[in-house]
Amino acid sequence: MKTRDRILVTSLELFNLCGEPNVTTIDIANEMEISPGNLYYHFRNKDEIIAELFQVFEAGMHEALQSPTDPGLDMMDYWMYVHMIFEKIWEFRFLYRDPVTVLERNEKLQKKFNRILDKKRDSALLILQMMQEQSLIQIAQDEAQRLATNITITATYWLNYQHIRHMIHREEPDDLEAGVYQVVSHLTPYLPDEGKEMLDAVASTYLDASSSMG
Amino acid sequence: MKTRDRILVTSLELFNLCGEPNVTTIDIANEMEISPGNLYYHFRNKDEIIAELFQVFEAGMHEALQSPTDPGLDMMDYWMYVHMIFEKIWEFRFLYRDPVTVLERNEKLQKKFNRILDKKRDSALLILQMMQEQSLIQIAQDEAQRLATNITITATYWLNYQHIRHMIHREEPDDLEAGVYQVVSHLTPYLPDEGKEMLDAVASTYLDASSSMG
DNA sequence: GTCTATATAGGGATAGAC
DNA sequence: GTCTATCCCTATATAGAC
Repeated sequence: MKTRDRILVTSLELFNLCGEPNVTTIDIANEMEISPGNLYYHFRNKDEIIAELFQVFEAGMHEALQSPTDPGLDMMDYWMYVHMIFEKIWEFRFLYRDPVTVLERNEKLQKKFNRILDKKRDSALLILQMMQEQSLIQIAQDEAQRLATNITITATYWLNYQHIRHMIHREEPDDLEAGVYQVVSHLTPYLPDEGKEMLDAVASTYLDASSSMG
Repeated sequence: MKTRDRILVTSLELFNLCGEPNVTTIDIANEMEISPGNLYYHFRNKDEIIAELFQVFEAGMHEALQSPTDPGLDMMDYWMYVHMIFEKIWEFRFLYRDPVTVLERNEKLQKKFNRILDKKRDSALLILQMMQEQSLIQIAQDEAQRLATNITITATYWLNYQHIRHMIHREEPDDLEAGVYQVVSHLTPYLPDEGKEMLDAVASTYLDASSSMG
């Protein structure tokens, strides 16, 4: 593996573990056992490393957010869809740990991050409309707008919330399934009884599976 | 006004305006037109200023969170209740702009902040139960738990979300009413039709009022 | 490509005069 | 209580040898 790529991988690891503001270029170099000078040969500065990591994140996230257009989707499909998004967030969770701090130094990142938020919300709305058309749920248009926003907020801040909740015990939470459930649970009041049962079934399958996997 | 208090007031202003990590003790001293040495005569360090500000916030927040126990409450009362909480968050919004960064240096703040999150969630749950008892809404116990969590997340991160959404235009949002509406909107699917109409009425009153006030 | 050495700058914090 | 002067430390970034 090329040094340049190793810098990116190591930076991502340390950023996720310690938080981007707490990781210096020296920390990255030390961790890799190269000199700081070497690191600066490959990247002009720390922001360039972040920008490049963000580009990888952005591509992956846009792919994950591709709306499921297939009309024959069931609850499990939606669950997996949200799960893929959470996996991508988890992979680059330093972006969601101190979003404002990371974004405020770089206008381009702000725009890109906002485009992702837009797309998240659009996808949520589209899914609601699809479910509406399938008569799976019943919801007014303006209510759907606000629901989509609430879903976006939960999907965006769940890890941050969990992080704060577990700060005292210093354990990394890693319970993506709980987050997925939390997001999907926004739909429960709109589902008919058989829909709720399906959701419960999917949820218990995944919550059990993930807890037994450790 | 005593210098010590002026330091607190000025710090809060600058923290809210620029974000706590971007404000140095020198900035605070300059803004007040005193010397840094003078500042350090009154406070051992920056963290002590933050801790003291947090104490004020904590007291105010716990007061605002006192659950409305009166059984004869209507939609407007709940709206105002959420509004008071948002006002308090707005007053100390630097805590919600970079929560992880601000909290991670100080274990006591972590505990206090988590106690506030607990109380937020407890209050949401209590209100749901009260509405349930008044037959205003119909909701299962475990569903109420997840709903209370979602409400807590929206109430906690709304300003952060808005901040990121408006970063590019550099305007401070200041639309608390939209946040209140967003939080209360979690209830809509559970309300009967007349409840939804009441909510719409309250919402339009307040959204108009706040937009005409500027 | 990689290293060592170093320049630079900024923020946190203290000492001691007034 | 307040000021000036200053120290220390850390992080970013560069220069130049190998």
